[in-house]
Amino acid sequence: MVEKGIHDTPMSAIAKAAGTGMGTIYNYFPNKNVLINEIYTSIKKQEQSLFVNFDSSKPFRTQFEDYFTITVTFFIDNPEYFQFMEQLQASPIITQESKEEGRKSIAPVYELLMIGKQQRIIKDIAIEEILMFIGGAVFSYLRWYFSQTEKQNTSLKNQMALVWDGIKE
Amino acid sequence: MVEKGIHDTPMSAIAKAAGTGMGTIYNYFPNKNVLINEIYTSIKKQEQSLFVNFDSSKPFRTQFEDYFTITVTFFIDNPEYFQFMEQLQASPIITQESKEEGRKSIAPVYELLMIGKQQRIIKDIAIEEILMFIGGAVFSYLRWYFSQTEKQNTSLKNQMALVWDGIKE
Amino acid sequence: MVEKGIHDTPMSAIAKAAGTGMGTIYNYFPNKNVLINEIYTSIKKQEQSLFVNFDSSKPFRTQFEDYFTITVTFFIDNPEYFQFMEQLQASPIITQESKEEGRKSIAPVYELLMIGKQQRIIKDIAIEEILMFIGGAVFSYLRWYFSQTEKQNTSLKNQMALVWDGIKE
Amino acid sequence: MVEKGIHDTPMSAIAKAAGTGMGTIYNYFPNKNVLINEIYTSIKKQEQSLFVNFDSSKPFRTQFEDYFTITVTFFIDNPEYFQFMEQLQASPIITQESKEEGRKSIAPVYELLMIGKQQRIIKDIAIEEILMFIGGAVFSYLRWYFSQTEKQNTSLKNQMALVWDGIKE
DNA sequence: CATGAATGAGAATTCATTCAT
DNA sequence: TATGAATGAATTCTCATTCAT
Repeated sequence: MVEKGIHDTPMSAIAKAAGTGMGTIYNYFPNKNVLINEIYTSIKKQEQSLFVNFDSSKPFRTQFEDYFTITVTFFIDNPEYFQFMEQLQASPIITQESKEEGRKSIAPVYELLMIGKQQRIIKDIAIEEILMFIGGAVFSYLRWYFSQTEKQNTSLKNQMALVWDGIKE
Repeated sequence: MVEKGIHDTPMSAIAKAAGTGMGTIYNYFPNKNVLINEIYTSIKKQEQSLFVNFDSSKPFRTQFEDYFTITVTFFIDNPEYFQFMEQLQASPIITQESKEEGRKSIAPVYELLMIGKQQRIIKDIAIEEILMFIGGAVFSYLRWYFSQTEKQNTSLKNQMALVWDGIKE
Repeated sequence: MVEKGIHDTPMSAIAKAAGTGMGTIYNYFPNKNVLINEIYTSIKKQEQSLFVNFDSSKPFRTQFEDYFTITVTFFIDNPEYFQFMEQLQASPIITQESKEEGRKSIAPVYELLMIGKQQRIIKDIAIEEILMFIGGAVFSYLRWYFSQTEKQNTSLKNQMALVWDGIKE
Repeated sequence: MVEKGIHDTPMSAIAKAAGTGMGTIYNYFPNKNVLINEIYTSIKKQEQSLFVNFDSSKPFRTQFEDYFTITVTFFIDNPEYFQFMEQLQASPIITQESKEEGRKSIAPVYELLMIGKQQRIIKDIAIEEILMFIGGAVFSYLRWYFSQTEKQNTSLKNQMALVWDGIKE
């Protein structure tokens, strides 16, 4: 689905890939756009679930790095999710509602950054802006990672350094 | 074209928006995908043209900030270009060739970063990786900028600080 | 379909005539040209099926006349087949493969003529040439037959005499 | 034009092949169908012109063979005319008027056959029918001739024998 | 519930024809 | 008069969606 682009993947192909019939999909999703939005929020929820038992007793930087690493690893382990997100992040197909919903996945990071700001560990910049920055860095890194023919994720440390040095006070 | 997504904008609508007939478009572009790729490379070329008479005598950091500012400004001035790029950057429609072509637009930045690395002004990380990081930051910022209802680009300085602190040695 | 010419009959009209939706046709034939080729070979196969239980114990001339009569009758009974074949016989739409396939329909006649030649009943001329001659005569006759306002197929005997006297030793 | 089929040859290609502009064609022919009909009648007229100074003092059979040979030779020398005629003979594009017009080209043959019938040299069959038969034989032969990879028109004699033996009393 | 063949609205594309130059 | 770029009606083809099984 994701290799040829969501738009160039007919429902028949999606059904086939899902090992089911087309009609079955329509028993669960009223139309293709809803399906896509559901996949979107589903991925976001999976992302979110990674942070549920997050240890807030750890040092701030460790928590930050954990978050970063976990997120990157999640998409490296699920490359098709990455491709999906890349294609749809900016797509008008994704409704405002889904985006809203998706934003929840980063609620823990939001919390974390709030604390970081309060404790003057990180810069005093609008959290939304920092979130965008971090999110952008995650995806930049993944983009770079997947563009490599010989995957070498040793550089994850580099990337985290880039981001950390950027946001830290 | 860009509001509803390239895919959901029929050629007839594109023609209309261009103030021409559908057939006329096909006199210049063999098909829709080629047209999209041409728009892509055309935007990239415009981006590139902004750096032609770049003053390499200025301090490194100034050059970096100039680059950053110019790019951001370019897309703020051409919001439809931003939307187009956002949607297509990761799309399978854009051919490897177009991407290759587009990469040329960042050649000057590549040069700049090379020097920065040699002079140990910036971190010793693969330039490709730094480029992705910077590119990601530019787009994160723009994403944030356009998501604001009341545009306030004072924060550009913040963003540049984020990126600079990230990459500097 | 056949009255206005295959080219001037849109798929929508074909679908309508077939009592089905356009999309359905595309579920069975990838495109219009393939559809046309399939109709072509299908007619050829029907033609072929007329000779399956051909009685080779009958005199040569009888067999020849049977073949001629059966073929002519087949097209008189299916005038739209005749029109179709007339239009497409020489069309570049019909692939070499379809022609090859279609040639099978005359295999029995080929056999018959071989024997006729061996037994010196018919002229010693390349069989391919004789086949063309006979085929041409069949279609000439049909052309003439359908051009008549008052159909009188008594003249079939005339036509067979023309051809027979032509090919006989 | 004739290789890909008249229908699949756009006016632009015709103009190019004619070494002129598209507009120019429309200065002489109101539309494509008229153009095709004009080409049709033009070929027919050229065919006709071959028989203008036909020597009616020669023996009947000689005249017949001359006619046959001249016609075949005409199309062998102008293979694109043959292809054109093959494709259009049965096409609904050719108007009744053009066909009427074209029939004039065979007027001399009609005359000849009349005489042949009167003198009981050829069979007492409707001349229209004999004409179709001869015409069919001419085209069958040409079809066969052009299908050969190594052209050998020695067999023209064979073909004429086929036809002559067919029609002679 | 599951299925996938049938469907037709809608999209991409073609090309005969026009008309400004 | 010659031209060919511009045009949009018409055509091919796709695919989301439905619904009979």
